[in-house]
Amino acid sequence: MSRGPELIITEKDNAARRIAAILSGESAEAERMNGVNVYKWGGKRCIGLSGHVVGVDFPPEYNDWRDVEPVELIDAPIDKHPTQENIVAALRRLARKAGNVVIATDYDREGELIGKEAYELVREVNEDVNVDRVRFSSITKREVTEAFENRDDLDFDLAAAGEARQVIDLVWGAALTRFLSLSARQLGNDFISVGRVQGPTLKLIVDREREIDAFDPEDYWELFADLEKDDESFEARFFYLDEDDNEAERVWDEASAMEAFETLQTKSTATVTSVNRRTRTDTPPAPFNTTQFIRAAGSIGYSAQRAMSIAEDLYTAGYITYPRTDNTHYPEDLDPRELLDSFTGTRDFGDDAESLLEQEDIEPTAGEKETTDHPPIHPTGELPSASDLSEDEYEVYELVVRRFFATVAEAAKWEHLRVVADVAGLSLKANGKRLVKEGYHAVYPYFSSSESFVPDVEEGEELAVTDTSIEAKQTQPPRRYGQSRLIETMEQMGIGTKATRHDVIQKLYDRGYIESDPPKPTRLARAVVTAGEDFADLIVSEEMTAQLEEDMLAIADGTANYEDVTNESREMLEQVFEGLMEHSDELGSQLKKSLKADKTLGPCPDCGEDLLIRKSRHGSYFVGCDGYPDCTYTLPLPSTGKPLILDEECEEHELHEVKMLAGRKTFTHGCPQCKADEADEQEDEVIGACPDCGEEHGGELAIKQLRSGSRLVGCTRYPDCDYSLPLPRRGEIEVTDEECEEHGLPHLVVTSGDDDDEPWELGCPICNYREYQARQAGGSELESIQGIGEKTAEKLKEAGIEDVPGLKDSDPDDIAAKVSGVGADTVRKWQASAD
DNA sequence: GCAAGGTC
Repeated sequence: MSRGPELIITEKDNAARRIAAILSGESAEAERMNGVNVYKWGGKRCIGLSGHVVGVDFPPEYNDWRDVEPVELIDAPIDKHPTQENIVAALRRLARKAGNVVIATDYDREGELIGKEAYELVREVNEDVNVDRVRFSSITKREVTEAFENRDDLDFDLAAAGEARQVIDLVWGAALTRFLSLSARQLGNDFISVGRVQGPTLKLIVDREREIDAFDPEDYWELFADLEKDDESFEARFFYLDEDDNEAERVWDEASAMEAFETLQTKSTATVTSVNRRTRTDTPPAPFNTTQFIRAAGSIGYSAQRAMSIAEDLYTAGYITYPRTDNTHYPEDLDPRELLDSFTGTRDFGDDAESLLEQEDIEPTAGEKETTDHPPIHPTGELPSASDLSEDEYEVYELVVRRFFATVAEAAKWEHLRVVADVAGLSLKANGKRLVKEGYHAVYPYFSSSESFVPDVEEGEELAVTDTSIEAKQTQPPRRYGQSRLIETMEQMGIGTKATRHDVIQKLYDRGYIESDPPKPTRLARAVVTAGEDFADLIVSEEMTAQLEEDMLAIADGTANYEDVTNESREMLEQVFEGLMEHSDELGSQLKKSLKADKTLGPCPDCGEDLLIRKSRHGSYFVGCDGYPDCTYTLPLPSTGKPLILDEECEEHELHEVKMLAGRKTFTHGCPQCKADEADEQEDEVIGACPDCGEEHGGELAIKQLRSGSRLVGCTRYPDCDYSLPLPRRGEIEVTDEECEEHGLPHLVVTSGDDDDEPWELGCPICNYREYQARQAGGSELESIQGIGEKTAEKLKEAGIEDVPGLKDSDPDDIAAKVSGVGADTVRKWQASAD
């Protein structure tokens, strides 16, 4: 009897393609089955999943949030169902005929679970087929071949550990999210979420904000002196020994600071009392894991989300390795010389690669963590040409290349020179540093290598004191977490994963818990964290993950089982709910109060109630009174962007200022009342005849200031004639004597009020608007959306999407089908951020 | 419509 083909199942298409190429000796051919790639050669088939293709959820009868008490979710049944129908269908078709199955998903816990999900789908249609498991940590010929020669079995205990995590996350997350949302009557889009990872992440941000709020600044003074030797001047700083004999520079008492300063001022020389020289080795950085990559990209201006999205594109295009990894050890069979060699002769990297190849020994650095999932992020050696990548993509690609260079470069050496001098019993110190061996800095310019100069001096030498100064300072509150610091801290706390941490931060933005960058928590966030601390401490604590990790280890090594762990977790949640239900009302009113505080601008001038930011039926924002319908006072807001209430308050109206968040077009609107008043006071300035209705009805064009803060050239017969041309929001608009020959309108000039800025010769407003529209039609408007670079905009244009309205009106699936490498979800994200 | 984890 002839056996069917062998079926190899990987976690993603990319891995399937590469494994098929290796095992087939490049002879595998791709076929489409249900829209899914199947690689085929000899008696083999290889298919890539898309991570989890089945999901866990409650049965449909639990869907209605109002019908089901949240507490009921704790013991509700949980189903598994296919979430990627086409892939599951293709897998079933292939499995039916398979003579042997090999699970080749990623070599980590989640990979084992994804493998088990595939195994179960296979078993549904093929009861008897043999199923093997292979494990490898990088898709190289040697590792893959070896893995297929040493086949193993699926580790069902490890997969069960992952299943326990799924269930516990779902039950806690769903039950608590529904409870909080219901208690504050926040259903629909604005529900109030909590979860094992977002909870502690949010608490981290809120705790820091609490520290900032509680911070009480202290005054202190610092003293400096300029010392000089042979016309070479350098700065030295006053210090003293505190009660613990530690060096201190801050003087906490004004009188002693002034006394020391006066002493310094009276003296013209300082005596060198000690000179210390030492050399320090500055070792090159470790290979990139996801967190360190995000951090480095952050330091050159990319948000975590943007950095990962670009890395994903570079990976899909084949230029860099898989961007989601914890590993900081290069695989053994990565040959640094071979990889360096692929860069020789290139314009941007050739010289550096060649100089690195001249080293006798090349020993790459390694970080602390070594894992089995994927290699650290490094260039593949396949080189993009400049036109293949957008500017941003190239910048990130260069970062990855240079990081690889740095990890195979030599250490740098610094010479430190520390000089201590005495002035009338007062100590001054200066620290100089010189880069004596450039080492990896030569190929990796992202770390500072700036030097500070201190001349060669000797003990006992007299130096001239040429200047002295005193600075009054205050201690500063701790800084807010930036996105990459947040991700690093999450990693240290052990919450989230390399693939999800940046998404979690995005989720906190989406839920209205944080705003701005670095993220600042809203009142709602504080209320949610406080509610968690009071009634469900685990959900805002990193302990929950630590405990879960411990339980998962136990399940994986067979000392605990899935049933016991999930049951125990459910019992704990029951306890939590007892406290919650008892305090449901006060909890709800606290949350409602904070939700309102997040929207409050200040007192209504008509009735004294609160003015709130509201959303109209058409989806635009405006300022309305909480006393509505008794009070109908309103103020308009600009039509672009999402309003953010700033801490700054207008003194005249006691209203908070408003900023409009709109990506690169973000701007500060200020006090909406002031803006409206300005518009009311501003007379319209007539500049010519209206081209639409001038002849027929005598309409005229005028420069108008609207109450929403925007300005335009519009017809005086508005609303009977709605002809209008846009004007910039900022700057003084001057009407010149020069006239446009074509339209008969005067040229306009915009001055910023800042003398350093060149005035903007806007010219004839009609010509200006035409040019603006032409630029838009060039497709560049699309690039204003996050995630769309030059290259993507080009692809969209080819698919017939010319501008933002065109993008918004299109069907995401339709675009995804036409544009390679773009999924429907991505399109939806673009559409959302275009609003 | 809830979570967190894969991946696009």
